[in-house]
Amino acid sequence: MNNQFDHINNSHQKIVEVARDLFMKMGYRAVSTRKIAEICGITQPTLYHHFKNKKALYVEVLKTELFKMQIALRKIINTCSDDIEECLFQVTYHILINKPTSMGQMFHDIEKELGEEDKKEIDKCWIESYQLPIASIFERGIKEGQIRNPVEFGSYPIPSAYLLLNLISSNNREDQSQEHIAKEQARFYTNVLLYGLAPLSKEKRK
Amino acid sequence: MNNQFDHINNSHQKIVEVARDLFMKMGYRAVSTRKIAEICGITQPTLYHHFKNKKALYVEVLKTELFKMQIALRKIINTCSDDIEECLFQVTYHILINKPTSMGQMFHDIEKELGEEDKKEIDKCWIESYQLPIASIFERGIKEGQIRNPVEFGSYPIPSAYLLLNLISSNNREDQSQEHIAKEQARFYTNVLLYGLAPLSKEKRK
DNA sequence: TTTCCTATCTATCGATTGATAGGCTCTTTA
DNA sequence: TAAAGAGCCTATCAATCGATAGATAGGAAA
Repeated sequence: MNNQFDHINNSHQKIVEVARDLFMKMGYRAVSTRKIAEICGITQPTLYHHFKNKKALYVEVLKTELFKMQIALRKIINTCSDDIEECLFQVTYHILINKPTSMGQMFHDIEKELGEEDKKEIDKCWIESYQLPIASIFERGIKEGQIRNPVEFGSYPIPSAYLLLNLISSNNREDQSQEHIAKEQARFYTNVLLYGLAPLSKEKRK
Repeated sequence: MNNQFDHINNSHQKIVEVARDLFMKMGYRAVSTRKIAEICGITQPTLYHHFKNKKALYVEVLKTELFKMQIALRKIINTCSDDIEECLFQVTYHILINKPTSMGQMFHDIEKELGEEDKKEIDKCWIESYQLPIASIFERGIKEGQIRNPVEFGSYPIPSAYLLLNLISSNNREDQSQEHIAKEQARFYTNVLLYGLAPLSKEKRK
């Protein structure tokens, strides 16, 4: 009853999942349609029955990825919206665990490999999935006085969101963020972002 | 007298410069040897007279790039080593202005496109050019009490260096860091890194 | 049963890629 | 002046890429 229906969706879904892992790990250009098909256990032309072309597959991978992150972040933020520090920590930890292997690579591929219309669509998804949720934390923090005056310090919600995201993107050229390390790392990022590396005693604010 | 000597080095040097711009902007795989040759005004096989293969050219581009940064950062750090905030600002600003278009892409290419031995060599250059100089700032800051206790806060020199570097790498999906904005941006990064986004009044250190 | 559609296959195309072979033309050098 | 080599060229290779054409099998719908 649902075998044939599973069959229809199984290939499509599996292709997206396999392509997701490969694209995010190797980059768009480094992944051939043949490699994707091989891992899926199908031949390369079969891919073109499910997707118009390679680019369309990549776009679907991105949209799926971004949508999942959007759902997760909004849930986290709604759950622990009372404490900004805990909220930032939870968000940081979740992204650290679930983010693509190389976010820098992903951004580059979006920027350089996609067409203008695809890029615009993905940009919209990106803003809804990452920028707005995280910026909302800082917006609330500003209102409630837990974040410095944006006019004096430049700590507007959106720049602050990218501040955090750039910390997380982490091009660390040595340690791989293991799962048990991720928690410490998220705590470190959150602490630095909120309180800075300088001791509290010294005030040299200009 | 030096025409023929210029001729020898001119091509070699021009190839490296052109390749640098293309590789850093488009990524290793997205740049063909023909494209590099075309912009240099030579034919593609001529490239192979100057470099063993595409990978060797990329390695030379990286080493040149890293070496220039090493020289510049050490000079900056030696000049303004008395004030850690000013030192961090100068370093941040310089990297922000002179860094490759997409550092994330560069890291990815080093990791995925190079062989094991090349990777090790570039890693050594990277550490000498970025990691050690920046970490030395924090090391000094810790000794002089301008940086929090590493044991309590996790603010060890090397993780702190990567903290700053990740801020600078900036995957900002919107604003391009213009030259006049870069100064404000560097100031913002430095301020946040040292003093954090939270107001000074509230102490919720755990 | 017959028709149609979906999913897959084999075979192949044209384009592009990195790389090599071999020849030409200068300049340097012995 | 003759030999050597650097720098660049044309021509071309084998591999790989994304994509298409056309056939086949099997279930769904008529």
